[in-house]
Amino acid sequence: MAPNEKSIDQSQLLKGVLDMAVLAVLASGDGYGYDVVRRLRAAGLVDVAEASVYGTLRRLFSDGALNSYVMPSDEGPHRKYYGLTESGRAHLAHLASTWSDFTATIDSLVTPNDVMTPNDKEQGND
Amino acid sequence: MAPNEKSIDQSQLLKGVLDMAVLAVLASGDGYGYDVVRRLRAAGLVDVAEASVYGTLRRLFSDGALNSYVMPSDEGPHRKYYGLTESGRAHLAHLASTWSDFTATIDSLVTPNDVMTPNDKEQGND
DNA sequence: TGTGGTACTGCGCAATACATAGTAGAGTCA
DNA sequence: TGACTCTACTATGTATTGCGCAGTACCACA
Repeated sequence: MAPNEKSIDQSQLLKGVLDMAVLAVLASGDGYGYDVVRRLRAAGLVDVAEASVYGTLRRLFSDGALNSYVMPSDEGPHRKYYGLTESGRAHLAHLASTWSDFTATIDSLVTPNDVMTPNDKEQGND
Repeated sequence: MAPNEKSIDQSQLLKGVLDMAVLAVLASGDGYGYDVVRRLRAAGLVDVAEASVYGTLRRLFSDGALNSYVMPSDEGPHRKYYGLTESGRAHLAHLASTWSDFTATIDSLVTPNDVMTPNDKEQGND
């Protein structure tokens, strides 16, 4: 088993969460694709792929969650900045709420420390 | 927004997590497909589809994470019980660890630096 | 005989993260 | 000048996987 197996799993875990992660990053300041990638990696999503982020940005933009404007750069090609719209902010709040509920549910499933009835095991289900 | 929008999002969030959820359910006792579905729903995954669970069980089985045995039932057709193998238990531990890291990362992204800073702002990061 | 609940299987679709390759601007260096 | 690197973005195709839907089969009950 390779030590980077965790990274592989992360690809699947990211499904449905990248949107939220990108919105969260942009909530703390407008950014362009390349920059968002670096911010996500700095935050711990070290294996996130550029194609995934650019794809997500385009999807969110055409969804109305983001607006965008182009700025020239003297370090390279122009930069297409993205920022949250009102709808995007609402979307982020919605996703965060869903995420919170979801993780609570999963955690309660995975955590062996039972939520209750510490003593007796349920008698045989037929 | 329809009240079941959250359920729709959950389909994507489940990616990569259903394996863990199913293993977690079986860690607390062998079970057959139909039963696992009900246990997952009872735990809060109310919209999980049968096809997803059966597919996951088959995948985990051919992966060596589960063993299986058939038991007759007088309530209907036979039941194909599944139980964790050693490998399955290790897999569950691995997934749980990955999940824990992942949620910590995402939470730190979504939760602004300080849980709440009503109006004293920290200096803007670039 | 028909209806409904239980229990499982198979096919095909949809969403999405990613690999890969390509375009293009700007700087460095031989 | 040409090759190379870094930055910045785009397009295409693929793999994974959850799910919808249809089908099979067993049993109970009216």
